[in-house]
Formats: sequence, C-alpha cells, structure tokens
Amino acid sequence: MFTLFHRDKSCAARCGQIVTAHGTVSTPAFMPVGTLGTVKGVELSQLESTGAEMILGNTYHLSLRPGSEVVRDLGGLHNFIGWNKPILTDSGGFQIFSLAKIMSLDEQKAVFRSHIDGSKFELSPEKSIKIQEMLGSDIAMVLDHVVALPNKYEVIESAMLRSVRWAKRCKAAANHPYQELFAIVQGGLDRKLRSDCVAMLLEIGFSGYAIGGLSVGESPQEMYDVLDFTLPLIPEQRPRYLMGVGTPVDILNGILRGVDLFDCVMPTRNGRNAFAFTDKGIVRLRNAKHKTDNKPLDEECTCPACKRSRGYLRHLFNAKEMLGPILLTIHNLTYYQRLIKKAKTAIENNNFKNFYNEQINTLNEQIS
RNA sequence: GGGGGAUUUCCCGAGCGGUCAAAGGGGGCAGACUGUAAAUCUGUUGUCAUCGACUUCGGAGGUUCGAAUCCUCCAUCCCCCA
Repeated sequence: MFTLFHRDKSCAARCGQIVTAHGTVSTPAFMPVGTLGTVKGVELSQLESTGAEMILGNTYHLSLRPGSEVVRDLGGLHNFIGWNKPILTDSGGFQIFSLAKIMSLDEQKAVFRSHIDGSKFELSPEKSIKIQEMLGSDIAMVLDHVVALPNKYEVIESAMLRSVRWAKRCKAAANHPYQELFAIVQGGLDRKLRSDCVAMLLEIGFSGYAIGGLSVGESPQEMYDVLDFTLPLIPEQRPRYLMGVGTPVDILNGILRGVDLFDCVMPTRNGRNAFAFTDKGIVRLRNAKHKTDNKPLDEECTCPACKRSRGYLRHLFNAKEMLGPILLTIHNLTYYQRLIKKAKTAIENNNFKNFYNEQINTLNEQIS
C-alpha cells in the first residue's frame, strides 16, 4: 500500500504515496485530528479545500459516544461523518497517557472511568481492534502504552515491552477486508529500548510503523534525537508515522529525518484559541496590536480567513463569535498543508535541506 | 415640605474599626496549548519600586493608637408620605 517515490539526495526526507480503500494519500502528509468524527469547527468541503487527504478518528472517544455499534449501523465512520477519503483511527493508547487520572491498567487491558458519565470502559488490544474494525477506518493503530516523560527507566521499559505484547495481540485479532494495521514504537528517549522495540515489532510485521511516546514532556531536541536513531531502523518501504507531532518546526524536523505521516491537534486547537501560524511566524490574534491592523494574516494564503483583516479576526475572537475559531482553524490547517506541499516540492528537487534551513529560523517568531 | 436608602479600585459588586490596595464576576493586557475530557487553561490588572514605599473606597471636616467601615456637614441618585 505504501510506495516510496523519491528520496532527497541531501537528507533522509522522502516522498511517496499511501493507497487505501478510500483513496490515496501523498506523503509526507499532515492529518488533521477529528477525534469525535469531526475536525472541530470545519465543514468537510472546507477541510478538503485545505488540502487534507486523511483525517484521524479516536477509538476511545467514539466508543463512549456515540458508540462503535452506532457508527457501524450508520454505515461506518466514513459514511457516518460524510468523509469518503482515508481515515486513520487511533487506538486509545494516547488516552492511557492523557486520561491517566481516570484509568487503571494491567497486562490484559486498560480500564477507564468514562469522562462523560463515570461508567466503566474496558479497552484491551483485542477490543481496540474490534472497535476500529467496526468504525471501518483505512488504517488502524495498535493499542500501545504511552507514558509521560521524563520517567524512570523501568517504567519506560515495561511500557515498551507491554506495547510490543499488545501489538502482537492486535495483529492476531485483526481481521478486516481492507483495514491496514500500524505498529507503534515506544521506548522513551532510550536508544536501546527504541531499537529493541523496532526489532520486536518488525518480527511481528506490520504495514506501517509509528513513533509514539513523543511530545509527552521531553524537549524538541530530545525528540529529534530519538528520530535520528529510530527511523533508520525501519525498513525504507514502510511508511513512518510520527504520532501527535507537532509544531511547524517539529514537522520540518520530522520530514528531514524521513517521517511520512504526522498528526497533531495544534493547528485546530491553537486556531480555536486565536493562535495563527504563518510563513513569517506566529500571530496571537487577541493581542492589542492587531486591533486596527488592516493586513491579512498571511499575504500568501488563499484561505477565507486571509480574505479578512487581522483587525476583523481579532474582533471575532474578542466578541467570542464562533466564526473566529472556525476561520482560524481553516487558516492553520491551510498553512500546515501548504508547508507540507512546499516540503514535498523541495524533496522532489533534492533541495529539502536548503528549504529546511530557510524556514526554520522564522517559524517560531512572533510577527508584527 | 417630611421620612428612608444609596455613592467602593475600568464596569458590576462584596466589605460594616485593625489580618484591606480592598473578595467575586465582567472587561482589559499577556502567556500556554504537540496520537483533543480544551471555542480551554494560566498569570496579571492603583502608582513607583527589589524587599518596600506611596496615593485610593462621592467631597470636606471630625472621633480613634488605627477609618472603605463610626460622627457632622455638603453633593448627587433612588424610594415612600404630602
């Protein structure tokens, strides 16, 4: 299903294509997060116009509401939400980390106390696969055990080993006509744990390999270091997915090291919170300095937000009008897709390293 | 004409002798957000300054070691009776 088209001659960056039952995804790709069956605030036609080709759904959240049976009975996730392009579902492993306070786990399964009504929700590797199959996503993720960083070596090691055992159980449970299963590499910042994990997962064999357990408390450089020694261990012809990452800078650093897939809530969540990404840097639209600014966010951008002035966008946020979060979400997603597209072009021209160097310094700066 | 009630820091609004530069909202300002319990959360919001100092609670006086808090007068607003 994954085809590697080209590898940049100046670095590990590469471009390719993932073919799924619901269409193809050109890589590198950024996948907007649609946890509950919607990329928050964005209608699908607008989402498509940003250039997004694949979106995420979440096993834990969709199981609690509306329930995987409901989604299945309404024709599967694609039909349910009206998106006939590729969907990747996360397994619920991230919730073992993010909802740790309302979760307990043992070797068999994770047990959540629902954040909605307090009811018990059990998630085993087998159940996660079953739910994802009912959802009918194109790519399913194995259930993994994500732990926060920094953490004790023993904790990271045991979470990694459990993730491998769970991956094996997921593989054994998987039985779906078109759904592909991706494994997730754990092991914190430790080189040996990461490489052991890759080796064990390769032994089991999966369609794709994700790097998980990052952006959970470590520094960006530590994350890049993990990518440096982990990605080369994954066979070239398999897609590599860096889960939950990240900032524009993180994404360029991931591409530089050979990552094919990214997902992150940052463009959507930050968009809802008046934080815009542009080619020239970041813009906090609530800041007073934009009050009478007649310029668009980004001259280069063709999104609907950029047909308006910064002063107007700021007004929408200050007035708590829903159009503000909607427009800025679309803008940020458009920006992310444009960044990826430029990166892709640079890779095709064997120029990614230069492109990276040009971009990297300005992306975190606040523009005026 | 007579009787009663109000006036607090940008706004609303607590406070009723010291622990008050003054609760809590709102608004303002700034920050955070990385496989979404987030259209959320955090900090800050008299002045100058490092501790600390100084000026504030309608105005002017007074009582007291000490007043936003008690007394007197004045101003403005509201209610009731004529």
